[in-house]
Amino acid sequence: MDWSAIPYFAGLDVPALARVERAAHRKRYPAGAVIFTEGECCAGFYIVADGLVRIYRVNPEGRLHTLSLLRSPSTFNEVAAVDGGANPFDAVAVTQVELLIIGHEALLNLMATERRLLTNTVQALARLNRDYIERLEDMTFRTIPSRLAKLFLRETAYADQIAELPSKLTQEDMASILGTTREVLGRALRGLMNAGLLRKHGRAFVIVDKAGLQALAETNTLPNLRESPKI
Amino acid sequence: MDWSAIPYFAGLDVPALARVERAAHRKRYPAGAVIFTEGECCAGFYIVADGLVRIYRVNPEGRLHTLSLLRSPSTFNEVAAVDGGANPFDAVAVTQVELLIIGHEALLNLMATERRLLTNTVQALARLNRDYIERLEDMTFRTIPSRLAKLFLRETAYADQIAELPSKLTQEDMASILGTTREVLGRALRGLMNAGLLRKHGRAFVIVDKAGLQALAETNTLPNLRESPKI
DNA sequence: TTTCAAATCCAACAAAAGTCCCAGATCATC
DNA sequence: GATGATCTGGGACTTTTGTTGGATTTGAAA
Repeated sequence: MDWSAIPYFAGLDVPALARVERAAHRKRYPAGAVIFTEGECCAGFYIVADGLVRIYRVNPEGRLHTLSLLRSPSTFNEVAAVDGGANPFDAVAVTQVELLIIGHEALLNLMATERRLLTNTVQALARLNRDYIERLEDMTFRTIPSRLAKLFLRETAYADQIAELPSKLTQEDMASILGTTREVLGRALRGLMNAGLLRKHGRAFVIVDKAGLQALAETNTLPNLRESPKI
Repeated sequence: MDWSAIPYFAGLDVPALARVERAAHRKRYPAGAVIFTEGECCAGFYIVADGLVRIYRVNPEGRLHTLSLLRSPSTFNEVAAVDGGANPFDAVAVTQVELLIIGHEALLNLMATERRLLTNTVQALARLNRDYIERLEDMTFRTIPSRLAKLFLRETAYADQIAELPSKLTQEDMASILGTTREVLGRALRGLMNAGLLRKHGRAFVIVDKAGLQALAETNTLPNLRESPKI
């Protein structure tokens, strides 16, 4: 585990890191296992040591919204770990994963003695907040093709929260990241292909026209289709 | 100013509060004045001493999304104040307002000496985060009638962020809180009225069937309309 | 290679949300 | 109590998104 790669522990001295390490316990989950569920009480602070973790919410009708897909130097559930409240989302192991967990109380104790951990946490929470504001605005204002362009460009929130290149995701996964359904996402992909922004490479899509994607991500509308007849 | 009503300053001793007070400067804005704009550099930490402040985002087409409507014991722009980055949204004075402002550097200095301010900030940011996650899920999953029901019920995020009873808001305001347009919001209001969940009282709407609203907020679909013919 | 499950493609349709537009109502105020 | 400005009501229409269902492709395992 490279602790220095995790913003929360940056700048801690060796004895402090040792204390952190003692407070954390290691846990493995097989692929597909539930790590914790929304509403359950404060599962604690999680660090991804190995593997891929999906953070998501489910609506009453059963549709998924994937908030994050996280790999190794990432952390999750900081909010519940810090305030001791219910977990704000579900977490499952996508692949086999290895996690380090620091309980709510233990984390508060560490923060009580390590000022640096406290200031790091403030900065990290601020960052998280920015990401959520951005995702919120995407959902209120942007069409699905526009969100899809942002996902391919891996802009801020999507780069922070989605540790997987879109070309490696299934359409189902992309749909759940963008908060829509597989069919709609497929349409959007075909749209971007017809517009000459993406090209298919095997099953995956690759970027052809980055500037075009950028325009779509900003203006929310597709520029004229490639094969639109010139009169 | 009652500092103890503000979670950030809860539990600070008198000399510490005095230091906070010296770091803050007071500023008044007339109704309609711009307080700061999205993207500008770190306007600092704001405390509403008097009046009503609107926090919002604008999309390229000019539509508004009102994130918060804040009155006296509220604060805003904590994220930029803490990380020194660009303001994540716009802020305007709705009525005449009086604000207390603590700059980025000054806030960091205060947090460096006042551990309690630091721990309070962690808790407050966690709370904010929960609110944004909730709003995000509302936007991805809930229909507008369902969001409207939540607004009337003043559930969590809406109660925290919207310091105004829905019955006192214009339809334009409600629309911008829920991320839609006035016309669509009007339709939704009429829908809830026809379903017997709300009643009109002058220009405002009042709750008739709280349980019905609750059901709508949770299930995302209108229960059968009142006047649906019973066969 | 065969076989099966998962992933994808796509068309047709339904529903929700957004847009346009104009007629009335209501309110402050002169 | 006349007069704008703001707010509301609501119809008609478009666009976007969601849904359904079936046809195909693909990749990994048997």
